Amino acid sequence: MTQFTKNVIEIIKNIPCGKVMTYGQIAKAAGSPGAARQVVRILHSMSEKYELPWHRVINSKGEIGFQDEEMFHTQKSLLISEGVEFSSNRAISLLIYLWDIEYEQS
DNA sequence: AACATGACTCATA
DNA sequence: ATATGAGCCATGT
Repeated sequence: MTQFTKNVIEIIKNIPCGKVMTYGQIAKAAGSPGAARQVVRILHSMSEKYELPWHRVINSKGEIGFQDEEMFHTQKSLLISEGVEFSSNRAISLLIYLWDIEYEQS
């Protein structure tokens, strides 16, 4: 397990309930700016094994990245149940993903 | 045109 | 089978 992967997993695990983070923010916070694709890959392949709150990770536009409708609905339901508001069908309210500001200071 | 972002996809270890 | 790094490519700024 590389340090980057550990960081990514750690970061995702620490996203508080009701907040979300983007791929790019996670990659940057994990020490590899621009490695958003690796974050995607980690999420895609290891979220179950490491019990990651995958639903709290979104793309840089503040939207759910899934193309698959069923997964999309699953994620949306999970977020709503955590109190995350949506400003449109796919997009998450900007109020919620301010979390990176707190994170970058620590 | 140049750059950023990808729930990709493949080849390796 | 699992984890990692990297490349291709579409889309949007």
